[in-house]
Amino acid sequence: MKREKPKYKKIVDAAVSIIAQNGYHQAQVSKIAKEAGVADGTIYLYFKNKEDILISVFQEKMAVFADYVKEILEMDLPASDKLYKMIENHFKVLHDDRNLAIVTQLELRQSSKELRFRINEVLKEYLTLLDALLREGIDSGEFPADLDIRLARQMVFGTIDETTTSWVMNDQKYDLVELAPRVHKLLLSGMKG
Amino acid sequence: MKREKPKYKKIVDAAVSIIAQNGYHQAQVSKIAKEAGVADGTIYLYFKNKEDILISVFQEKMAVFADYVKEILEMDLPASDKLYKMIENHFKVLHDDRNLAIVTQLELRQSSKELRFRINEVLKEYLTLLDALLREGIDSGEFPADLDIRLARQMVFGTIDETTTSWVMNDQKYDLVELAPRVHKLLLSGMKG
Amino acid sequence: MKREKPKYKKIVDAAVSIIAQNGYHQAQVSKIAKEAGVADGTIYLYFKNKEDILISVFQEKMAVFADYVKEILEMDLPASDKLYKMIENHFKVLHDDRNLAIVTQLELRQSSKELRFRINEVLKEYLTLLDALLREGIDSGEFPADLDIRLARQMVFGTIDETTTSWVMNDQKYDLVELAPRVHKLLLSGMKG
Amino acid sequence: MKREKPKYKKIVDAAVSIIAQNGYHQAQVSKIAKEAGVADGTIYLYFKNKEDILISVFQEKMAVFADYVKEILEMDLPASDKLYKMIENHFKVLHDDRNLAIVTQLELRQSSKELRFRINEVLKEYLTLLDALLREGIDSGEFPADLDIRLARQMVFGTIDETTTSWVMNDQKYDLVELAPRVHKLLLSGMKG
DNA sequence: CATGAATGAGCATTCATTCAT
DNA sequence: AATGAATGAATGCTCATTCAT
Repeated sequence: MKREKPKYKKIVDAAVSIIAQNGYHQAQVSKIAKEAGVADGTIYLYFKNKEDILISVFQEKMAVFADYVKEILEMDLPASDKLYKMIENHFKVLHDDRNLAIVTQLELRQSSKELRFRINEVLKEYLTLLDALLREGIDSGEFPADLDIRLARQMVFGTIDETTTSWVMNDQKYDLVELAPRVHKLLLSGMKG
Repeated sequence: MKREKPKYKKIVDAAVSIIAQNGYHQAQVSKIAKEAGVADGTIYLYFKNKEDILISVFQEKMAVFADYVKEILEMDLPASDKLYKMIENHFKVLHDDRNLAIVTQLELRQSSKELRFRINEVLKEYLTLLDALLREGIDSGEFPADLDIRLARQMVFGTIDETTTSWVMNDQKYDLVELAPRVHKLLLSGMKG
Repeated sequence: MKREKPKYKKIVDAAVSIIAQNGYHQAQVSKIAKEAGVADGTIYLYFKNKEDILISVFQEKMAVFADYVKEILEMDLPASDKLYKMIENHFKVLHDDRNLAIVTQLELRQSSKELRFRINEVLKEYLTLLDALLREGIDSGEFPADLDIRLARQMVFGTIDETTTSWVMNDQKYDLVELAPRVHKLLLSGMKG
Repeated sequence: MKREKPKYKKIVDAAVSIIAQNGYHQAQVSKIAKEAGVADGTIYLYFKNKEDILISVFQEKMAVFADYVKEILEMDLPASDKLYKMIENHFKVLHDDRNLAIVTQLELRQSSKELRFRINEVLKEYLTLLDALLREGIDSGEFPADLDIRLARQMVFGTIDETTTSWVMNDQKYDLVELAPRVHKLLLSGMKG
């Protein structure tokens, strides 16, 4: 499995670092290679092309979110509390890795339409888990039976995303995690109709 | 006033059309000029550079949203109804101009960070109007007095934006405007807490 | 005679001024037109093209040098004294019109090969007068009978030109005219063999 | 040391050839690359930009002049003979490489003011060596003790330069080297006062 | 596995000149 | 005579990818 090889990980981390520092359009393959301590050509032993590096960045990092949501789902808690934990975790991960926040909220969005479709596929797993959480709430009677899951998911994700982007654009100068309770309350009210 | 000259408008419209058809990175100035029926050099009599065209696209089109929200604000209606009209209008404008929807939701987001900061400034007017609407609802007692306006605005805009992007990414194959009542209900519940 | 019309002169003077201030490559026709207070198109009523303006600049200004040398030649003086007057005048004209010095010594030399050939033709009149002066000196016995006039002329003009260019390149910070006696002495010795 | 790599030399030689054939303004980077037998991009592995190629042309070729003058200075000869050898060498190098003569006397002079300042810095070494030669002549009593070295140097270089430019402009149709004795005699007389 | 020198396609912008008014 | 809006040709440089070693 190539993604377990040390150079694979080195290159992905170098990409996050270089993109966060220099911006998407200034993140040349040669810069990433240098940061990773490998030759330019070596990149192509691990990745098909530059786009493939960026998709991998997203996959690797999104996995962290998804894995935690999976854990949350298996806990013995009301759906509402699970939603809270999910929001808090989302904010916490990005708050703790500010380079990653810059990359996911700002830089990666200026990639090509094609890349963004690929990124969306990666996002889908996360969104599917969110759907599962919402369904759980409906089944348990916490959320209304007629809740439109797709719309609710778009509200939850849209709000989280907009909140995070806003925080990044304001130079991350306030505490994102502190917003979790209020965001949770807002979304919960939305859901409960 | 150069933005009233017919060529100015022609070029802006050509830009929307070319970007929607070819994507942001394939929207060369020469293509836009050809579509607008002017010489390449003529573009530079009306715009400082390529980025300036794109900012103008956004400004011109966003003005349509903002102007309508201004109208709405002056109507004699409960804040909740005004919010509904705003959502419906937002969906309607993008539903009726699908090229514009592609450009604002997908293509313009892959522009440089600098351009996106400029675009955000244009967005601010829209968001400020939204803030005014929310405040109105608080003052009238429709929305809770302790509503965090910034968060609420991020929820409203984030939900609308995510819903629209999702619709565009699904090839605009369902009716976006029909979603308005449900989105409105969701958001209203969120607000009311 | 078009060159007597006021706009003709205005444009030539504007060209000297704009080239001296902005440099040859930054002296666009539109800038010259603006400085001259006419429309861009008007330039083309008086000049065939941009190159024609520059040639005219040279012609108009070189005429001043040539006219004075003609006067000198008609004076009743030894050739050696005439040479002195010529050098002094050359230095004086450029010392008094520093913009002109910048234009002739630096800026106009970065014009195309073709333009420089045309400029050289204008120079030829000046050089022919210099030849006449040298011949006078030979005929009068002041200069050796076997003086190679072409070489001598190249020495005289080359020295004057190099001295002036050197002065311009040193930001005209010393007095060029004061060099005349020493330059004259040097050249005279050279001639006398 | 990149300037010893074969491609570096190939590109410099190609530049001289292309500029001589096509003129400065028609010497596109792609033409130079083709003549050198490398890809356009390869140029930029060896040179910072186009201007850097031109400066390098001058540096490489001027080094030949300077190196020979250094050799001359170390010979056991009167200053007058050294001056003769210097003039003869200058003429000989340009006589034998006519493309180089065209490039240095005509084409490179139409480069930007900035480039010409850079070129002048390269020239300075040559002129400094010439100053050393003149000083030697003064010390040995061959030249007058009150010789103004700066002026004398401007006379020597101005004359050589004007003679060469004149020869190039006349399509190099006579023998430049044959002029050496006469130019030497003229300059020597000038110096001796 | 790893290297890194070499490749070459692709594009925004300027500005001399024209010509309808 | 004078205007100035419109034209459109022309080019230096970057950087993702390859491949001989």
